[in-house]
Parts: sequence; structure tokens; C-alpha cells
Amino acid sequence: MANTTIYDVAGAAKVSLATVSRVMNNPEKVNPETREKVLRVIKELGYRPNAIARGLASRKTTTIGIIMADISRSAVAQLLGGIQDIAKKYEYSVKIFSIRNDEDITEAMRAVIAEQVDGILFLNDELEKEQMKIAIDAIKDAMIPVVLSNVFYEDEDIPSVAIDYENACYQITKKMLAYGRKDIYLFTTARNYSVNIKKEIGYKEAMEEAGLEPKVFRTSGDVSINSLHFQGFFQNNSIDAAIAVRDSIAISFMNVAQDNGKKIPEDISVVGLQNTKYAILSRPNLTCVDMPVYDIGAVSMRLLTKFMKQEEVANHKILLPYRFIKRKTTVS
Amino acid sequence: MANTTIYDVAGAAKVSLATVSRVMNNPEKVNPETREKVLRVIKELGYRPNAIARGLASRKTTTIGIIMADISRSAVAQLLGGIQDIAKKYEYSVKIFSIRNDEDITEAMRAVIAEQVDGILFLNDELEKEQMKIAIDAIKDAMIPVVLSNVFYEDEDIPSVAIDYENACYQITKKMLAYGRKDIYLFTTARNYSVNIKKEIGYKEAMEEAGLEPKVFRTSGDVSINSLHFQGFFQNNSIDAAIAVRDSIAISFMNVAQDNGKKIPEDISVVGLQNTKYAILSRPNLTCVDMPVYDIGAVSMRLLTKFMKQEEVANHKILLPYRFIKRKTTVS
DNA sequence: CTGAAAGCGCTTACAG
DNA sequence: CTGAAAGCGCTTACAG
Repeated sequence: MANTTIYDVAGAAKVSLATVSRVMNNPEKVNPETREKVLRVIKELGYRPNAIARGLASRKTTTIGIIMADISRSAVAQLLGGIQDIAKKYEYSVKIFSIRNDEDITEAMRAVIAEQVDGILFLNDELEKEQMKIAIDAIKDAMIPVVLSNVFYEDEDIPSVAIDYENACYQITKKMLAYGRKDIYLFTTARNYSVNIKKEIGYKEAMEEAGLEPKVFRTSGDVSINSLHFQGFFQNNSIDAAIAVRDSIAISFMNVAQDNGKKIPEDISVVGLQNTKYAILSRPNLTCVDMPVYDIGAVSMRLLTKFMKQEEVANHKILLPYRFIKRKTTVS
Repeated sequence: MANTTIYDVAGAAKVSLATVSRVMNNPEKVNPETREKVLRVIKELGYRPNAIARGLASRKTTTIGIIMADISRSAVAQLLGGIQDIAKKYEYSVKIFSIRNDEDITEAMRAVIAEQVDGILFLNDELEKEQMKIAIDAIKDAMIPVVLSNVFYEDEDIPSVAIDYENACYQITKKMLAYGRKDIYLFTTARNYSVNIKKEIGYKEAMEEAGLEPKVFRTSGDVSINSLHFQGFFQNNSIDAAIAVRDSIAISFMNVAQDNGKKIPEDISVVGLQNTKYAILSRPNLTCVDMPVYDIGAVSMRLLTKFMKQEEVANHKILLPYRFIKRKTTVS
């Protein structure tokens, strides 16, 4: 009811509030007997220190901030799942901030800094280059530990964890080539996500090595739009393999292809670069490169805890492994 | 850099810190000229009050807590999207707390209360009844405004926003009946989510009114498991309509049905009770009852702001409208 | 309309 | 090992 404060427990335990504070923060510095007594009172009263007061006094909030664009994208939600699990384990609270391109980034960043978070996980992959710079610089100026989660940004100093999308896409393109495919398309988002740019680079590299011209088709992230977008595709293009940056793009393309009489995988091999749960809901089941997004979240949160505790960290740039999952949309 | 404090702006503006505080919180109480001067200095220095100090002094954190189970479920992510947008509009920060059945709920709730949030949005639909009671009682005791988002709990006092799932499912079952279907199954989750229980009630009611025996098939939320689960289904059951609490269940059932030679929708009508974006990725496209989950988030956040500001609110129990979206898995 | 002062609930040197 | 005191950066009566 009326929140019990540190004074209440100090009174009940007949010690000073400094001692109570110590048993919570530096238990080794207090006599075992008084420690036990205080602990007992704390339990009896159900005392929990007011996190705000503690934050002000210690200048640590044990809260991290997550900067993202839109939480409802499935990759972001999964990433957050990984973050949340590890944050909980290390007893950090998490505050979320969504930041859009069309707002004043300087002001938005001031707002997050004013929240006094101990560290920041940066997931926003939708900012323009200059906006991104403003955001990152603000964090650096405030000297808040930060790690980029599933976002690429050209700055050696900023720790990051992601997947080697470039290599993943290079390898999968090579594999299509090895299967004898020639008219290989990359289907990517019209919007320039840094992660998708990497995929495009890997794809192009493999195509060029093979002496083939890269063919990139840019579409919307919105499934209902991109399936319309695919309607005229087959009149003007020949294609025998499709690599898509998102499973939903792969699936909607595949559906339209089948409507146009194409056989999957005989006529066209299709692969998705995510491996969401919808890959096994599509007909046929979608072959994927599995990108462990949850793990990116978990690993970046863990890395952030190290920076917040000023531990040594050997590797500031972590790339997690991906793997190929063959299902029914590719021939082998 | 070094954070600028209220003392810095007071010094630079040659006023007391009380005045600076007033221009931020009660601008009408300060002389327009000095107000302008202070505002100018604030802008020059890029000053933003320390949210933690402000929280301690004012006993308001302008932060809300969201209590959920698992963020990566798509309905939860969408709900959060709606919450986040409205929270931003009203300038509330949001902190997320995930709470699981297998932990000490009392302790977990103490942790969220210790964070001094001004209000709570309760999204966790995976707690056992007693656990739920402990959680809600803790919030009541702490006298923190709370609203239930997409969770049903038998307590008249607790405000909530959701959808009338019971009626939605009743209506859709009636519609199947009107189409002449008789062997209508409800596919639901094995786990007892309160929202799914409502759907089941509505379904049963419609079936019983028609003098038919309700047939409920419980399966996993995990797509790879439930498709296995459906394998033997057709040997033992006759079915001409399937209503599924989740689109993914509807789709995986439909896929197995087609593998067993069933024609959709001729032999079996299928409807999903969500309308996720995957409904238009399935073959055939899934007929749905559209459940506006984003809106639940937005509306519940808005409602919460009213409680936090102690405004009058007429209706504590809000049910949002759903609508029927006919696609290709039902005949009309 | 403005300032001096107390207080929000803690942590942390500093003495003892 | 323990307590008294200052301080974290604000807000808010209280005087004036």
C-alpha cells in the first residue's frame, strides 16, 4: 500500500538507512548478523528500493534503451525477444523508443538521453544516412554504451552484432549457380535497409564472378502491394531462380509465379533469406537461409552488459552464423 | 557532453532554478519576458530535464509499464505498435516487462512497481488464474492505474479493451451454418488463453443453438508441431468447415487437408480469426474475421492516459468492432 | 511574478 | 562494521 521506504526498514531493523543500503549493494561490507536481521525485515515488509531514487543517487538506472523504427515488423519483434530474455537475466529494465525519419532526430535523441539509460541497443535500420549520424553522434557525446543490433553503419568504433548477410547471399547465389540456374533474380525492398544492401552486394558479387548480369527487382515490403507488383513480371522477364530478402516476398512471388503456370522448383527455384515460421506454411515449403534474429538480440544485449560493466571485450563486431535449410522450393 | 542541468540554465539565464522549473511545468505562472529568456537559454544549451530526477521530485515518471508474456508473438507485437504510437503522442515512455508463469509473480510485480511507472498496460494472457490474481492485486494495492489489453479477467473494476471474440466467433459459426455446413470444427490452442476461451464459448453457443455437437480440436501454437498433429485427422473425422483461432493454425490445417485430397473451399470452408498478413499469402487466400489488434493497443493506451490524468471516463470496458473479410477459403 | 528552502528516496565518501 | 551527512537534479509549497 503506502510504499515502504528504506527508512521503514531501517526503523524496523534498528539500524541506519546507510546500513540497509549496504546490505542491498555491498553485503560483504556488513556484519553477517546485522545483515541477516536487515534481510529478514526486508522480506517481511516486502521492501523493494525505489528504482527512480536509486537511479538518481547512483547515476545508474539499470535500464537500457532500445531505439527502433517499428516494433511490429516480425524481425524486430524477434530481436526484442532475445534482448528481453537476456536483459531479464541480468536484471536490466528495457525502455523502447521508436524514432522515425520524419522527426527531429536531435530532439528525439535528447529525449532518450534524458531518460538516463545505462546503455542503448540500436535497432533502427530505417534512418537516412545523415539522420543515423546525428543519432549515433548524440549517443557518443553522451558517452552512453551502445551496440548496433542488426544494423550496419560505417564506423569502426561502434560495436555491433549482426549476420554476415553479404556472405550468406553470396553463398546462396553460388549455390543456385551450381544448380545450373542462370536467370537469377534478387527480390529486395525498395527501401534501403542496411541489412538488405549487404545482401544485394553479396548477390551481385556472385553473379559478376559468374559473368552474369545481376538482376535486382525492388518491391514493397507490403505483401498486398508486392503481389500486384509481380503481376506483369513474367511478360518481360525470364527467370529460373528467385532469392528474396524476406520470406513474405518470396512467398508472394512464388504464388504469382504459380498462377502464371510456373512450376516450383522445376521452372523456378525460390529461396527466402529469413526463415520465419511462415516458410513452412507456404506451398511448397520455402527453402531458406536461416537468419537467427532472436540470437542477434540476445547476443547484443549480452555484449551491451559487458560494456556497461566496463568489462574487457575482445571482439566489437560480431557476425552470427547462418545456415541453409533446404525445403521444397529448390532442386538439389 | 557533460549533461547540462537546471543549474546551468538558471545561471545562464540569471534566474533561480525554481523559475526554470516553472517555465517547463507551469509556464503561465511566469512573466512572458523572463519566460522567453529562459526558453532561449534552454534551446541554446540543448537542455532536457533529467527524467529520473524529475520523476523522483514529482513522483511522476511519465512512463508506463507493459506487462506481457512473450513479445515475439505477432499479436503482441502489433498491440505494442498501437501502444507505442499513442504513448509517443502523449509523451509517455514505455518500459516492457515480461512475466512468466513459472516465476514468483509477487516478486516480479514488486519489480515493476519499484520502477514507479505511472500506469500499466496488462497484456499477459498466459498466466494461470491464481497468478493473474496475484498480479492484478499487486497493481491494485499499489494503486497504479491499469488497463487490460486483449486479456479477459473477471473483475468489474478493471478497465479493459479487447474485441468481442465471443460474438465474433458466434457470428462466424452462424455464417458457416447458414452456408449449409454441419461438421464445423473449432481449432484452438491447447493452452488456455482467455481470448481463445471466449472464441470457444461463442462457437459452442452457435453450434448448440443449431442442435449440433461442438467439436473442438486443440493443437499447439507451434506450426511445425500442429501440422504433424493434423496428419491423422482425416481418418477419424468428417469435417466441412474449420474455424481457427489463429491464421497459422488455419493455414497449416488447410495445407494438410489439401494433401489429403480435400478441396478448399468446396469440401471444407476455412476461416481464420485474426487476419494477419499471411492470410493473403496462403493458397487459397484465407477468409478471416479481422481482429484489429493494433487498435486494441492504441485504444488501451489512450484509455490509460485518461486514468493517469484522472479524467472522467464513461466506459471502462471497451470492445472494438471486428469485420468479416471474405477471401477464397469459403463459399458464399 | 520570483527566490530560498525543503524534500523526493536513495547512495556513498567520510569519520569513528 | 556502522552512522551522520552531503548530494543526485529536480519540483513545489511558502514567503515576499
